[in-house]
Amino acid sequence: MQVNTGKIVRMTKQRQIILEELRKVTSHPTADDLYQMVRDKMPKISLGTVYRNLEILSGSGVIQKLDIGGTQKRFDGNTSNHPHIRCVTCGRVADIDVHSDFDFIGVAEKATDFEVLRYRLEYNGICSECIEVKQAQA
Amino acid sequence: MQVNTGKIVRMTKQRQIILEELRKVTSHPTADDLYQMVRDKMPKISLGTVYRNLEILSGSGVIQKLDIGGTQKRFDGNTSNHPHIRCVTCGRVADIDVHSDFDFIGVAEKATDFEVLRYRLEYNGICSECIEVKQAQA
DNA sequence: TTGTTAATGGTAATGATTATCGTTTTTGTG
DNA sequence: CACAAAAACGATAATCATTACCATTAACAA
Repeated sequence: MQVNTGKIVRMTKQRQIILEELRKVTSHPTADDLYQMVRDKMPKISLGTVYRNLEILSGSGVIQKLDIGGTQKRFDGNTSNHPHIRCVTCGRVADIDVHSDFDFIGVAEKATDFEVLRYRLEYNGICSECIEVKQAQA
Repeated sequence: MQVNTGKIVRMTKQRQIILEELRKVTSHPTADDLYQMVRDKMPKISLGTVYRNLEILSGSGVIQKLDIGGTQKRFDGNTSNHPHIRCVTCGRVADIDVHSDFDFIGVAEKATDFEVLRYRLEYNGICSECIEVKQAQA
């Protein structure tokens, strides 16, 4: 874990391409997914550079780091707070268009002595591809 | 990751004590926390045994494995689906008594081609202890 | 152009978790 | 109760995601 201590942030080619590639997709890639994607454009980039930049970009709010189960973190170029659904079989993560006018933060403020910062709504399920595979096996 | 393949489950002393200790607390301990707790009663237990049993117990629905951010998984003797709040400063996890009559599963079913299995509502915030520390520093 | 220093690539280290394996326990059955 | 089958154990090695280190490169303000 590292924190932005206020030093100047430079826009490097590596950072630019990582951000570009992440913004191209809606697949919520892992650091390693992004590494593979970026290597097509920049074969000598290091995996450490990908991790370092994802950390800086998410730390400064330009992208979002998702912590939605599984062993790897995932990244989202969409910085809005929106729910996801994760396939318990293959790990695929998709956006899911669920919204409620329920005041999640307000209600939580009243229910705890924590200072409430944010909330996350996350689903688990089985994606259509994995349902098909399951049916083919049966 | 391992899956219960239907072999007979035995109740060992180790498994019993791990379950007992977990049920005693509401602190959502990590595997290592539990290891420390159980060692007071059973000094020779192995960390691997703790992990193995937490996997078996959560796999069979006796306890709950929580995946709510941070580097370590946490465990909960309360198997109901209830929201948590996690301190972004110290990592402490507490239950938070937020409930809504919103039909999370039903609405999600309509919004995706996934088979929806479950949902989780998770909060982040700063716990009262960490707020105090912060104020003492200011 | 140049000096400062953030960032890089390559690689080693860390930390959580899982796997392996020889030995010990549990437990159903005679 | 004795006993065999196999589940589970303790010890330890291996794995995997992520982070740290460090000598070199490259942004970029003056």
